[in-house]
Amino acid sequence: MTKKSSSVTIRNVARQAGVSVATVSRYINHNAPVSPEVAERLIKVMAELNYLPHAAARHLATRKARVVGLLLTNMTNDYFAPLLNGIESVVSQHGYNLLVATHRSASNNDFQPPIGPHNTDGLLVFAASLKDEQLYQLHKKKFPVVLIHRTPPDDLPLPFVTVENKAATRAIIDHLIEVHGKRRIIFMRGPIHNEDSHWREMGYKASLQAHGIDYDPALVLAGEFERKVAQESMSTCLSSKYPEFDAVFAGDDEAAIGVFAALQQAGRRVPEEIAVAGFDDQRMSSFLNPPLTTVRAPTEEVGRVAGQQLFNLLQGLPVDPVSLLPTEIIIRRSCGCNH
Amino acid sequence: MTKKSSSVTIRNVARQAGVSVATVSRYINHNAPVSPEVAERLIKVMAELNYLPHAAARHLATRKARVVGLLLTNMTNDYFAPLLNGIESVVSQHGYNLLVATHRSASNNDFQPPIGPHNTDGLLVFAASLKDEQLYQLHKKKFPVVLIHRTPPDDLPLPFVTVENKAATRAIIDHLIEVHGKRRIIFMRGPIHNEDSHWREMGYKASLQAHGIDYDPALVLAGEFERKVAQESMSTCLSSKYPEFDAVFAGDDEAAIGVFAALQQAGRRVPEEIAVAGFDDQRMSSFLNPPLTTVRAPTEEVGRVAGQQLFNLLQGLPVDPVSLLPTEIIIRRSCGCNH
DNA sequence: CCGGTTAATGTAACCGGTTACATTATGGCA
DNA sequence: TGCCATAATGTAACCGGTTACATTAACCGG
Repeated sequence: MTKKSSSVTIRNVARQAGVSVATVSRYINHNAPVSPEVAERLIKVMAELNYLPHAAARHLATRKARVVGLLLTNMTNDYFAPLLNGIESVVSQHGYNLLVATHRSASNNDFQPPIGPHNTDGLLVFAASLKDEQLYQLHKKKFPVVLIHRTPPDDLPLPFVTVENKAATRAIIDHLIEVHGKRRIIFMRGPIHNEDSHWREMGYKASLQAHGIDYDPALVLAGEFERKVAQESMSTCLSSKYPEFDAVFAGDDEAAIGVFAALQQAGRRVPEEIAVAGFDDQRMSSFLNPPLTTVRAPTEEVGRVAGQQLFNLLQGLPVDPVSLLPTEIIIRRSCGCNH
Repeated sequence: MTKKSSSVTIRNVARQAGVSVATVSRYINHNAPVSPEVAERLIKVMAELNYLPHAAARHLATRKARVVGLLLTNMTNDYFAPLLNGIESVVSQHGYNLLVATHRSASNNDFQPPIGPHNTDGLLVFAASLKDEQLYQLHKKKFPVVLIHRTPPDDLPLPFVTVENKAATRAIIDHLIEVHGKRRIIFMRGPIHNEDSHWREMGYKASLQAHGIDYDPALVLAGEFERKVAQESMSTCLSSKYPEFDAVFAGDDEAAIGVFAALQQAGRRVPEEIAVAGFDDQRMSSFLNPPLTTVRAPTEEVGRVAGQQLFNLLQGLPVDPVSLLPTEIIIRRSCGCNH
């Protein structure tokens, strides 16, 4: 009965093949010539023993984990399937692995995030999954970080990738006002301090102002980019007399679903009575009832670009400090159009 | 100019605090008593130096990676957002990290999957992301594996978690036949060898047989559980005279969307002319136009249960060899009902 | 035939933790 | 007072790779 671990190591392979561990290592990494006979013996022995180099040992010796991390706040939004897909595709292309973790930056101050320099070579940080101070610390260590849907705090030259929010939102509000004659348009906010939400609100305000419509704080509701929250906000709003409104920009598609649900439950018709618009153009948005007028955000592309930037960073290649991916408004029926 | 790596190690901490590395290690892992004064000094020093134990070194020494892997074939289906969410929640609860990788078992035979014993403590294997032989190899090494939406090959006692497919599909086909008088029902298959698809087809056939309807191979189409594929299959089917049909069970909700699109494009009305049903009950399915009649699969719960089983395995706790989560049919409008 | 270059390989230190074992200090009890 | 159990800590080997440096063999031109 062998007490030894059942895992086969490079030394087993070396002994079995009658060479030194250095030779085996060199063969595996193809970073120094190995004689053909030895190579042949090695492939055979490695296959027989079913040898796989131990990732941690390698990581320790080379100081490369061959792993990148993705930090996000949660995964309850369908938005994340395409994002992950985009990221994963470039990560695997580079022969790396992807470590996924959720972390609320709001939680106990100095609670360390579960992924970082100790277990990855670089980090993709989504929105508010890390707080500024933690970003500063990572940067101080020269740790590669790319931000997604978030800009770096002052003086931190971290590359980030996000989508154009303000102009698209402005365009969609313009549409509601100009084409459909709406004047009382609800704006649903995302999570507090969410930058996308911020710029969408800027677009909203810009449009109102351009049309001489007063900004009414009563028309701003909490949607949180979550279906449930949006539904409740909408419901409580509906059950009170004031404010009256004739349209709602839901913040994102997910919240738009919640708005649909609340409106439907209250017997208000979309778009005849209330126009609704979202943001993201999720995969199913064109099949909703009614089809959702929204803004198309290239989510999978965001993932790919972010991944690509991170690998540029890792390889010392030039990096785009800002990747602002274009969006376009998608007019369907929920605004009252008949596309 | 220090050539040394910028990372701070346990030896730095030890020196700075005037103790040995063993003491630091013991404090970190709370596995042996440390005097209060030393503890106090350590927390201070560790905070000052911003010390984080190197995961690989730990992994190497303890032979525990504190990482579990999730292997899947792709992430192009919205189905995966809730699945990942369920898995991630239990993984992080246990203080572990999640490594996500895609891998087509169809690809070059002996091409090693990117995650396994060398970089994780256990694996969640989704559907056909690994082939039987690779499962045998993992099992030979006593490596913890839990299957998701897949049963183990013969004689392999791997725990698996999936959902009830056959009875639910049978119930929904029964419904189409009995309530809506459909007789020519298309069945869309998922990917080849997909077990869910297999059992759904069994349910389909069982229902037909029970109602004395002949099984017509011309009525089974390829849907692949992918929207695009389903749409094309449906379209080509529509453009040819034969077969006639009055309903389609799309295989899953994703494919149902494709069916909706094809039908709509061809000017066929759902459900007046053609009834449609799906499977999964994705988050948006109730908001489709028309709301989709489908089967609710507890996807997030599948993720949680699978994760839980894997941790039971890791901790030597008893494991349920099979977790068959219940499903229920959700009648909405796409079948012709008026809910 | 010899000094020097190059190809192929071996030896052993090192990466940063953990932990078996050894050591020292302290308090209890006969 | 002396002996032993126990608490707190230190030393060094070890986990499984990589790689600087050393070594040997082969080959080449003069």
